[in-house]
Amino acid sequence: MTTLCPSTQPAFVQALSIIEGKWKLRIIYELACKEVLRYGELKNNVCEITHKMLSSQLKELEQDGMVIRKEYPQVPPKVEYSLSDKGRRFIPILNELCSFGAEISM
Amino acid sequence: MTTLCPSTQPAFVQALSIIEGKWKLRIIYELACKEVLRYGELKNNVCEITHKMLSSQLKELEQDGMVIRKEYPQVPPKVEYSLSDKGRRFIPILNELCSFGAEISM
DNA sequence: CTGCATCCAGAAGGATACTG
DNA sequence: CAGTATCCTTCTGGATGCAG
Repeated sequence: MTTLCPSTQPAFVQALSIIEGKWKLRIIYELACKEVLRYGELKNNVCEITHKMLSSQLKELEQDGMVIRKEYPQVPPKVEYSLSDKGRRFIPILNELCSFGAEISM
Repeated sequence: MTTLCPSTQPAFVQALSIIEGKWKLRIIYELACKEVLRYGELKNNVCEITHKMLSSQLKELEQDGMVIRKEYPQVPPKVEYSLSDKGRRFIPILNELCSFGAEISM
C-alpha cells in the first residue's frame, strides 16, 4: 500500500480526535501492555507525566469510551483502569507504531 | 492480539517522538493521499492550520527525514513536498487509524 | 491513594507585514 | 508563491497544595 484513499479522511479525523493530547497514546500503550493498572502504577509507568495531566487525560479517555475506570469503595481509595472494547480495537495501531519505531531505529 | 510486549516500549517512544505535534499526522496523511503536494495545496488541505504552524511542522518533519522538500528555482517559487521512504513506512499506521476511526463511528 | 483547585510559565495560534 | 518575522492573545501543561 503506497497511497491512501482520500475518502477515509472523516474516519481519520475522528481517530485523531481521540488521541490528541500529549499523553493519550502513552497511557493507552501502558494499558495495552498490562491490561489493568492502578492510578499510581500508571503514574509510575508513564514517565514524566504529571499528576494533573494523568488525571485529566484519563478522564477524557474515559469520556471517549476508550478506558474503563473501576473504583473500589475502600480507604485508602483504589482505582483500576483498563482498556474498553473500543480501546482494545486501538491495539493494532500501537503494534504498527512499534514496528515503525523499530524499523527507523536500525 | 490483545496485549503488547513491554519490550517494545523504546520503539514505541521513538515512533511517538516523530509524530508529536498537533499537525504532524494531518500533514503526513495528506502527503500519503496525494504523494506530492505544493506548499499552498497543503495549506488548503489541512484545514485550520496557519501559515506559521505549517512551515514549522514541515521543517521538523523534514529534519526527521519523514518528508522530502523539493524546491524549483523559479519565479514565482514552487516547492513540492512528498513522503520519504521512511515516511511511506508510516502509511500502515494511517490505515489502521482510518480503520479504527471508521469502526468507532458506527 | 486518588483526585481536584490554584497559580504561573511556556507553547500554540491568529493577524499582519515583509522578502526573494 | 512560499516562506520568515513580529506582536499579541489564548490555552495547554507543570508545580504545588488541599481534600475525601
